[in-house]
Amino acid sequence: MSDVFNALSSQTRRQILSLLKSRDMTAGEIADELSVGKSTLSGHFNVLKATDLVVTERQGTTINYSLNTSVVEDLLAAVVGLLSSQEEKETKGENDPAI
Amino acid sequence: MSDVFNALSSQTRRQILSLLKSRDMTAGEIADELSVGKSTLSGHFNVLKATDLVVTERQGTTINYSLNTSVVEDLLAAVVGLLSSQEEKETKGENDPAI
DNA sequence: TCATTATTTCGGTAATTAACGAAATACAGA
DNA sequence: TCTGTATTTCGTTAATTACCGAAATAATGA
Repeated sequence: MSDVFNALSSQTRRQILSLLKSRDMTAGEIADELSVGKSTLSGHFNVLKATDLVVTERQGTTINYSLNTSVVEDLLAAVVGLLSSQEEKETKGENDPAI
Repeated sequence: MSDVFNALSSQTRRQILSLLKSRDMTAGEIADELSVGKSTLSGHFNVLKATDLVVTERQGTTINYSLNTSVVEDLLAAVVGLLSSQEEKETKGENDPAI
């Protein structure tokens, strides 16, 4: 999970994931959208693949990248974890401030 | 939001937040829990403060750190955003796989 | 096999970051 | 004002990272 936060700490990598939200794309298509060299992007792809945030599938000469939503769901649980165990702290009555 | 992911990309900073989940702590108390120099921790505190992930309040010679849950909630929304806009993608019937 | 297209690896540079200890600052109390 | 405690700032070093272009690899089709 440590690595997932690290992967998301890069603006460029978040842009890649954002592109993949709407549809699967090849490395080249992603490169056309972002103003970053292809070799640099390849490095970002490696980081995203290492965390399983993206999954690849080769189709002939191109490689298709797609978002792996299950890892994002795990991330979601980790962020929720940052909020849990709050019950033991004093609650000054600020719960549900307005409906 | 970019900065929040960056703040969370550090293991040490996540440890700090984890400690603050259960109760507010002073810089010194946090330093006692983690095996990192106080000056190093001070740098981490600056990062966490810059993103509003923690809030400080001086009490005499000590400074109390507390978790700012509202920023975590914003983060939660951002992670959910990584999942949204998925509706337009083909769904191969894998929704609600069980139940 | 050769040429073409797509992608990655390699080598190098500049910027950022975490870490440390020492010195500086902030506050409380004698 | 002086002392002690708490925390931050400063100066430095080592490690990591993003970036680029050139070269290498992979796959296709002629």
